[in-house]
Amino acid sequence: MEGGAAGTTSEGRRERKKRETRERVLLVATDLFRRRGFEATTVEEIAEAADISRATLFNYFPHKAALVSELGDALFANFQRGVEAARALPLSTPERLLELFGGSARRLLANPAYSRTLLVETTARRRDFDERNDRVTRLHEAFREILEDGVRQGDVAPDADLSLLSTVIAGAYTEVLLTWLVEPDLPVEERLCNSARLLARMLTSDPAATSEAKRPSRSKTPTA
Amino acid sequence: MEGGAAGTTSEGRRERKKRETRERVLLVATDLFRRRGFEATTVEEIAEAADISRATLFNYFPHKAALVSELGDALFANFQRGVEAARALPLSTPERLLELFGGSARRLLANPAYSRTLLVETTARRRDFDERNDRVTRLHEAFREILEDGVRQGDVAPDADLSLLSTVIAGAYTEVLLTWLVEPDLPVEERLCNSARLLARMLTSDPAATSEAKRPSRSKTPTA
DNA sequence: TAAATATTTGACTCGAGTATAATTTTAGTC
DNA sequence: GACTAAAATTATACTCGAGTCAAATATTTA
Repeated sequence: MEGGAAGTTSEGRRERKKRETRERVLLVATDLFRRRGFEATTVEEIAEAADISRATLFNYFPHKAALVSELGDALFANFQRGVEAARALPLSTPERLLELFGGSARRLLANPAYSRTLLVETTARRRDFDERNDRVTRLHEAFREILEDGVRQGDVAPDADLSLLSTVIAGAYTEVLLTWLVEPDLPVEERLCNSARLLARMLTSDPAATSEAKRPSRSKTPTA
Repeated sequence: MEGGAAGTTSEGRRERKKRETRERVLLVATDLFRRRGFEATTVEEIAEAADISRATLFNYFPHKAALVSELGDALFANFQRGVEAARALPLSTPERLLELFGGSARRLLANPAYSRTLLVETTARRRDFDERNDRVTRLHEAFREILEDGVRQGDVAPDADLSLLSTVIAGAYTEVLLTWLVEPDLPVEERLCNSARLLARMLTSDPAATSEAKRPSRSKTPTA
């Protein structure tokens, strides 16, 4: 009991220590992963660096992968803040996409080596399949919110398949980042911005479908 | 030495046996992975089922992951055949994309459970990072060929950034498949086809850039 | 038959993750 | 402040699977 108004005060020594240990573990894990990579870092080393026993570490995190997954969550939370920021600005949807992609690129580039490690580990995950699914889903939802705003403000076609659109946008976003992993010298920011511009064209209803401008061959698609 | 005209004749008993063993291993591995999943299948079991010793298996494949990687290659080769087929048909580029995406979906759906396993294992790969990179790169190249055909036949803007375009297309393709992994009941074929239709809009040069139709707010993008 | 090459056995390392019992720390109570 | 019960930490020992290695054994080829 004891008052408990201030928020931090409501946290006993026990809770505080737990939180501190947890944070410390994540911190040293970050550092080790950054320097040696995920595979090359053993749980033993992390525990050692965090000054706790191996057993205790497994008390905090069910498995090694959970560490990097938590770090990935932070990365994603960052992205989500970017989404909220973009939504708050008085922009058109294409401009929002541009802002979001550009901002995301800038944030990743603030610490490229680390971002790359995290991206590798969070995208190339085998274990904890559900987690990856979660991330995929949440990424789509983030884009979807922007699209829904767009429908409301009239620059996204009201009859558009928002689910599909957000999938495609998320795919483009992810793939550009992936190519950055393959090719570190790639100008990510430029590419992300350009892809945002490309994607913007899918937001309005298809002009070809109404103007009937482009239907030259009309060959049936072979089913074999 | 020894002539070696017929192709199969040039293969001694030794080579033939090696090839057979290799194929047998891949075959039983396929089967086991399909039934139990990758993680749950041990190298021991695979060796057992292929009727060789564990050590011999490691003689053929440097590690367990190499097995699934080889299977993934087969999957990709399949996709590439689809690309070649689409290129050979007298179609517009949008139609080719549609054909390619649709065909790919149909092929995957011919054996959904297995396709899903393979997709999980080939996209969610941590080990053998280079391999994933390879696959990403080759996927882009495949789409790029179609795009280059498009430029030649005049339905893809000659000044388009083909590298970026193929990245975005590949991303969309991959992401739709990923969502299928998350949500098995998803109508993959329909979604792939629809995304192909969406993507087709990025192929021509941007009408907005010339017609200057949509530039309402022109607010500077904040750099923070 | 001899040299080359494949296969096998079996023992080994290494790291992840589990289980348990002993020990320490902490919160709350008198 | 001492006491106790709960919770956290620890040491320790275990399982399990991937991957390595070397020495022994087969099998081919020539």
